[in-house]
Amino acid sequence: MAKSDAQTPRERYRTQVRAEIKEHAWEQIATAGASALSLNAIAKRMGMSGPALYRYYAGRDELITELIRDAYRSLADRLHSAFAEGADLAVLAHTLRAWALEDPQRYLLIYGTPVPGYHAPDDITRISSETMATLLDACAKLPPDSPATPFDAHLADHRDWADGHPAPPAVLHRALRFWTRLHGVLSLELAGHFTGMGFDPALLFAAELDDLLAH
Amino acid sequence: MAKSDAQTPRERYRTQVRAEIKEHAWEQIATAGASALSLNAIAKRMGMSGPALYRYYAGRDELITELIRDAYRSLADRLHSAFAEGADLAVLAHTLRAWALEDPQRYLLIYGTPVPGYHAPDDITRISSETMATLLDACAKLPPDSPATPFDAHLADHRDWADGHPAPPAVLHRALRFWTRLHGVLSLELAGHFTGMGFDPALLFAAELDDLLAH
DNA sequence: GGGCTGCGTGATAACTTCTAACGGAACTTT
DNA sequence: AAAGTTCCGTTAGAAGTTATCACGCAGCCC
Repeated sequence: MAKSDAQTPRERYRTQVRAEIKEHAWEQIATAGASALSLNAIAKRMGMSGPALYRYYAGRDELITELIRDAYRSLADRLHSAFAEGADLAVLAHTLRAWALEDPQRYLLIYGTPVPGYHAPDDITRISSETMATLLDACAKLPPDSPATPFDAHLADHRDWADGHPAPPAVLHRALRFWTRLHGVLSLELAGHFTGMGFDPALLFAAELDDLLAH
Repeated sequence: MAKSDAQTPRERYRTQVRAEIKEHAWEQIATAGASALSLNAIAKRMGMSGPALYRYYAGRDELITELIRDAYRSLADRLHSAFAEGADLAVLAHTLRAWALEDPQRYLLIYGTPVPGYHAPDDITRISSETMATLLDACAKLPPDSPATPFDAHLADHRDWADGHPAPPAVLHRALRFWTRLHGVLSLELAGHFTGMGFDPALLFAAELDDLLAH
């Protein structure tokens, strides 16, 4: 707290403007999607003209990367704090869904269609693995009841992604199941593929969650 | 076969050029993503200059809509013909995965992040429900073994999306499970979220399929 | 208070989609 | 076969976009 608090007025202003830019960017993404994000439009809404934004972000890519980083950070924090407060897998699942519905485009920015050329910086994948770690912790708390599958054996030999987590292969498998199944329901719901089908997406989500927990 | 074959030379040429445009568009989408689709670039690659494309497509949106339609059509045909040749749910699932891996961006164009403002024309949703119909047919062939869930009861009252299909609620539920779970694994794989994790996505897909069939 | 740092501006370049007006080629009709 | 019509591809241009540059001025630091 010695240096980081001692921001010069210029640094204060800079971080504040950067935050304001991101705020407008999120607003724009929520209404028109990430691909329609326009630096010009953001600048005009903030009262400045065009190239001024380049003082704060090197370009569109850097801004989007920062938004992706923030999204990962937000999700990781939300899940981690929920788990720290004693949430089990069911509560974590609903926490995830609530976070996703809060801002669908934010979820889709992380888990939606990627830009083919784009590669996330290392620190982003590190945040992502934080989320995976809490998921693994939560899965490890459940009693082991599922019989070993061939895929479990495969995971025993390919567990680098667990990043040193001591969970047995069955738990790794359970975590992957949670991730992929919840994402399956959630992403289709957020993409609007359930609209007009008549049923309640929340109930389908709950049904999948029941299946996962009953396993 | 009286009139539809009797294309005037101009109609022939027109449909051929439209097809060629789409071909270049797919190529471009596969390498740079749908958001980077440039009419100008397509025109230049075809040896014509810019605005000539507007003779064939009213604009970027119409071209993309047609690509989406083709993608839905391709998937519906692939699954339908597989089912007609006797494929069961397991084969259908692998047919889906093979189709998706053939051109990941084509799958993501359908099931990936949607443009917030965009609404698909009616004929596209009709093609989509064709796919759902074959999935329901395949699910109906399996012996009913799963106990009724609360969500089944909900589906009994919200089955408009089945479009008159006579399958019982448990089968509807099974179809939704197939759809969401396979999409969950597949979309994460195609989006590259498994790269660097070490395990084989094909085995995870197979494990999920086993789970679905063992239910 | 003087001097350096850095912010915001307008001008430019190279893109994009998309409209409009024109010339010419190809097909249709007489 | 010749005239007429339709439709294609062109160039020119408007309104956007991202991004770079040089300039002026304000604010911060010493």
